[in-house]
Amino acid sequence: MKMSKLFVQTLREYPSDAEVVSHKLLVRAGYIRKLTSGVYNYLPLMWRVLKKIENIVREEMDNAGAQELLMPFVQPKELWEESGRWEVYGKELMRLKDRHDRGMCLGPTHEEVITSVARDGLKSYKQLPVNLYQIQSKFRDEVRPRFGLLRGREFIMKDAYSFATSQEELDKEYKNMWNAYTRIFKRCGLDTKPVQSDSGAIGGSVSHEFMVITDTDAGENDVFYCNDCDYSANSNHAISNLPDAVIDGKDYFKETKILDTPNTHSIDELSTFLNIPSTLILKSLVYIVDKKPVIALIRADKTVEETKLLNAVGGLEIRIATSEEIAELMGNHGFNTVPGFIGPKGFDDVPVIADLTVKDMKNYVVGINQTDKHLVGANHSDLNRELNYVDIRLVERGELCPQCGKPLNVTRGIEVGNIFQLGTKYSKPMNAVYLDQNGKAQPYIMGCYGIGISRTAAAAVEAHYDEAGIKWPVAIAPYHVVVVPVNIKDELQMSVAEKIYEDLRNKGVEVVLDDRDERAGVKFKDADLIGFPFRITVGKTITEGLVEYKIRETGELLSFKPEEAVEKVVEAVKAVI
RNA sequence: CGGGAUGUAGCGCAGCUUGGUAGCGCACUUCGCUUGGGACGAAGGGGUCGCACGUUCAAAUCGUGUCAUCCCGACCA
Repeated sequence: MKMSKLFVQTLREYPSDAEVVSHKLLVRAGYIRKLTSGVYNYLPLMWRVLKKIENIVREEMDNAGAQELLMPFVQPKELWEESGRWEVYGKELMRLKDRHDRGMCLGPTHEEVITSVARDGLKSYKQLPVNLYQIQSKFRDEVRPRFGLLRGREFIMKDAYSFATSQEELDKEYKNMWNAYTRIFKRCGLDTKPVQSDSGAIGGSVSHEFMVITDTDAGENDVFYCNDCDYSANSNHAISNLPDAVIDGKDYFKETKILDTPNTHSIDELSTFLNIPSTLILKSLVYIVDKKPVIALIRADKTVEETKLLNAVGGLEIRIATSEEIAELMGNHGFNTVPGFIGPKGFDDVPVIADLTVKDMKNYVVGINQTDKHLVGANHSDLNRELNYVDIRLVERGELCPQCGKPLNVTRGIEVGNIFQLGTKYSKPMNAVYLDQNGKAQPYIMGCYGIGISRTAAAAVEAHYDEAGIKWPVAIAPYHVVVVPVNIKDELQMSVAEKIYEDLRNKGVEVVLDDRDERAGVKFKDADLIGFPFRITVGKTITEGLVEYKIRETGELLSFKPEEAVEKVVEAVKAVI
């Protein structure tokens, strides 16, 4: 490709609306342009990168025995009603109506469609197990798209779905995909860490996310991990053991009684007022799960992890209650109190979930739904109800590894892939069955496996860049090498550059010849910004028969004869293919 | 959904307070000059100032509404 004809516009300045490195660089280097919020044009350079990643994914998926197909981007409402997700998926599902007023949606994921495909085509146990995948644009109407390609509304995803006749078969395929993913990200030049995670709206039980570890804001997930063993988990799923703490208030409270605690609206104010550690306070929080209130109890020095709470009550959508909703709940139960003094007593028709930290608390402090009062020296018997104990606690740095007991670390991660065991979550409600050896209908045991193709590209930039621009891993770079004649009017320089360009092309290397009538500085800046892994510069030293060979990743500069430089690039490219 | 901000040329911005018919840098076109880290000079092309309504002789500028974009918060009672 000749640089003079390459469709790319590099910018001198960063776009004003970009926050994270990958977004800034991809726009500035001419890879993407925003069309509307969370929706981007993939310009020719970007598209080459995406196709490279797609092809690595294809090769590894095919090698792992999966088969590629392509399902529609627009899906009918009826299928989503069958699975029950039309009602519960929320606003992220982009709903439409066609001219006949028929409900449709843009595919945010394809469990429903693939299940319908499978039940039409997979009738016998003899056909199973099977793994089907596609690579396609998805649309999720995100509350708040941001970070460029890292959290767009439209994005490219590889989604695979497996169908098995038993848990053992599913386990085997799960491991198979695990191994394929490990190879895929490695080939893309990315270090990833598989972490345990919650299975979220997709559903199912076992799941892992493949995270690119990054210390920046671009990592939207907190990952807890142990240096001493292999434990690692997303914060929405992590568990830990707690160091010892004061949880019996017998030294502070001689008797159980109601105490005036004026203006203690926060835990800090309350523990200061009573002069007790916050570990002796039982905190009561009101959440709204699927439009209904739920009360969560937790030791006050700890934080509720909403996803865990959501799973504990079997809901789909959770948020903290607003003060209006709390007032309404109080009014309905005959209380007139404000946040800060809420307690679990007196809400017999409201589900109450107690964190495991609550279980062993004794002689503690708890709200009793009277403003400016708390019950002190309280015990579970004073709450007048059976407590249902579930782990709903957010793990914090320094708590102890559940496997080996050493302190846990936390870091940020970008989720580039995930694997789920779905079981029969979709096959059962959608009546997707095969006949087993006995001629009996059985629902498929399903798994699903996703990779964010466009997010992987952005994550690669997050992991490989410097002040000058992108440093693409060779395997996913849009082109392998740029050949730069310093002065295109110098006939010797230009003829050697063209010869190198032709030689590289003939050897299957993807090469750009920077034939623009620009000064050297402009070409070098663009080469660094765009991120070609290698650069061959033909300048003055060509009179001595030498060209310059530069490695973008390391900044290493070498001097070679033209044919040696060609050989160097060919070797480097072969090493990754 | 709440809170904050911003919409002026492809990109980055000024002008708005104090209304008078739009400007700078980059990019783009042409010519000259230059050619190893985003040169220089000259001459050009490109904008219904997000949109609508209003105030006014006159609106990028003032008012109302609306749309869009970005940031923050989505939490501890």
